[in-house]
Amino acid sequence: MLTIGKLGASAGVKVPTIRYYEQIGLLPEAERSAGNQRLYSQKALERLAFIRHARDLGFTLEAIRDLLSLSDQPDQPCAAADAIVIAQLAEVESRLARLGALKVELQRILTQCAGGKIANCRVIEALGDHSLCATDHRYPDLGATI
Amino acid sequence: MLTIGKLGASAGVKVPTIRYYEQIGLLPEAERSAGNQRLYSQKALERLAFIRHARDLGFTLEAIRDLLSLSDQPDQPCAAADAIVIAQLAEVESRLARLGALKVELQRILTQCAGGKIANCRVIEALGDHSLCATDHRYPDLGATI
DNA sequence: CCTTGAAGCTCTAGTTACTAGAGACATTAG
DNA sequence: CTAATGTCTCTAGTAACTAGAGCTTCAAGG
Repeated sequence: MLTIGKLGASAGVKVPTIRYYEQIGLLPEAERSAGNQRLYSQKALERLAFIRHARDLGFTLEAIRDLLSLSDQPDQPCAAADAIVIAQLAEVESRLARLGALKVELQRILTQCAGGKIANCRVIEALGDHSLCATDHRYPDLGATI
Repeated sequence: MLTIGKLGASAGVKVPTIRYYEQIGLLPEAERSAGNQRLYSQKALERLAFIRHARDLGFTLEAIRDLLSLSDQPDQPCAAADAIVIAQLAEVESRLARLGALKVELQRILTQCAGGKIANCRVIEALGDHSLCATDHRYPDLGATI
């Protein structure tokens, strides 16, 4: 049995984060020692490692919740799990495209600057006037991760 | 003079967002009509368009606050403005690199799945075990935009 | 056995950049 | 004049944690 500190170190997750995951029901309530401290099994470590890895891959906690509940039902077809991963891949690809456009635009803005005073700074001007943009990088705002 | 609705429509910013910007001091307090409604000048529209554009480019409100205060001091050298844009470009590039790695990893996970049952699903397994990863995509967590 | 320092506990509140909703007042079109 | 739309203030909620206060428990050294 692991204390919360050991568990966190093993999985690469901070201690308050583990308590947070328990609070929102992503991890089951931990067993407690005589002195009321949380104790974790190897299975709990696997579950936490799964969460950590999925977070690293940019999945939301909500998606992870779904993946975890799927993994608890081994006889279900895995199309549902696939779908979640496919959606995440689409999200990542769309974010890549947007960021690529932003990069180009920021580079373009920077080349405008000859290093003078703010008064004739092309950087500020370029930021102010969208019509100076080479590309259209206006997108509906998506709440974003990574 | 524009009402808040017209201003929002012109700049592509929602009405509550404008009030929020005023509340946090990013926009100055607006003039009011006899009936206490906010009224905006053309200058206010320009300032809001600047904010909107910079947000589109992924700048934080804090960075935008700095850019705005710089643009109010026309005789300062524009190196400070450049630095903010350069930092943002670096941020975008780092995020691009990470997302690229994530994309590869997600694709790899998906190719593992033969479409069976969860019990022998490689997708769930690949998510659970980081050591199955081709690349190391563990990065310190950065609060992220776009 | 006792002490001390690290690790654990609960609870509240803060972060970013908004968004949603309630209930009241203002303005405008027909 | 009325009805519909717009605007007002205020509070609270979102995601995914993080920080801090004030307390208790544990493990190791003397």
